[in-house]
Amino acid sequence: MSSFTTRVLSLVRRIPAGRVATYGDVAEAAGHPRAGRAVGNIMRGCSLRDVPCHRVVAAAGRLGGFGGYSGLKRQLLRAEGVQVVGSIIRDFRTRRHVFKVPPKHKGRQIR
DNA sequence: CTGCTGACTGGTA
DNA sequence: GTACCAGCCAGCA
Repeated sequence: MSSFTTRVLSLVRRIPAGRVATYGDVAEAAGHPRAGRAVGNIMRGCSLRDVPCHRVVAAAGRLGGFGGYSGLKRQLLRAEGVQVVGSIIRDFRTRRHVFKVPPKHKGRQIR
């Protein structure tokens, strides 16, 4: 297992219930800002009971893939308080979890 | 080592 | 808002 994979899994595990993160965010926090695709690949291989991969979503505010279990993903999120309307996450921007908060310029983090 | 794949992303139309 | 395209990267054959 490469360190990248380890870091990704570790990060995803740190996402609190009721919050979500994009593949790109995870990739960036893991050290590779453009490796969102690779992150998805890792998610595909990991198990849901080891990692809350349902909290990792696409940057467009959609659920992204989940094998063929997107329905389950939606259920899990809703159970944690994340409302999903028509495959779009409500208040996606504010629900997005932020890893390693960049110190400077407190608060007000656009993206 | 080379090439293909995909739970992605941002830009452009 | 949606559709298509090119760039991206780790994993696997």
